[in-house]
Amino acid sequence: MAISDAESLVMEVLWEKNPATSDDVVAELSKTTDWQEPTIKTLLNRLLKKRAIAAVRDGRRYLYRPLLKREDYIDAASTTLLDRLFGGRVAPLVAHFSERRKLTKKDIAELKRLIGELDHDR
Amino acid sequence: MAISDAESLVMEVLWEKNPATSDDVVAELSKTTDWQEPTIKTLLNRLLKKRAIAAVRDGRRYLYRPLLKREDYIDAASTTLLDRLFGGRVAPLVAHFSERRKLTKKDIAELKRLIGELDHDR
DNA sequence: AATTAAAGATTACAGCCGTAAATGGTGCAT
DNA sequence: ATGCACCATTTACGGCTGTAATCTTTAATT
Repeated sequence: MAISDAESLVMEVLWEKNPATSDDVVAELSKTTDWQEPTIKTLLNRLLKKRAIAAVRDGRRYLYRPLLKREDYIDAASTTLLDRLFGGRVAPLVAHFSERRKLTKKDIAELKRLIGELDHDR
Repeated sequence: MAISDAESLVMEVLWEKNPATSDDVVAELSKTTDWQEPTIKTLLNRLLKKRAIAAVRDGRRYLYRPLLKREDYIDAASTTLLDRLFGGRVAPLVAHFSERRKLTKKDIAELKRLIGELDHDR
């Protein structure tokens, strides 16, 4: 089952702080959203149901941990996007951003380094 | 308003064949989906409501055309993804795919060429 | 002119999503 | 042991999505 946008913000918190109580998550998300506490509880429960996170009781509260790894999540999400929009390959996406002048100097330097390394690896 | 996944498949058809009748769209999507005709009509109507496409009467039928440009659509979609998952920059995404060994030889060659060109441009 | 066929428009409906209120259970303080 | 806080669980609800059936309009055919 897919992680929704709102749910993914909760995942981000848990990827940062693992484990976390619901209060931790609420505190963190209050910085960036206007969500009420019950909203965040709902999202935690939906993530539990989807088995994206786990909870173990700790006294009267729960400690939540991510089960889904961030790496796997971003891999799935970006692969889906590439498949749908760029024939499943990375280069056309980079070309698109290049045409749109959306490559920063930093990007270009980093890409150059990456490509260089790849040549060594074989 | 956002274009949904199913709607985006209809857009793809119209980006290919512009203008197209609903029959054209149905014929094309029948190759790749199991959607019934009414389903596709619904999607066309939702896209009209969202002003992503336009329709002009042609006798007893309509000719549909995209209003939203594919370039703009993929730009919005991929920018959203990059913002959410890679700090808004391209290089980290490429790095991710590189680590996951998901760069094809073709990708690497193309990236190399792209980077080279960028160096010339300035 | 009346009927039929074809296309479009309207209605449907369950599931997910964003957002949250209301209710229920349990450990802590008295 | 009892009530109180606190945290979790359940319920809610409107909107969007995927999927489609049904109704309506209109052009073509007899």
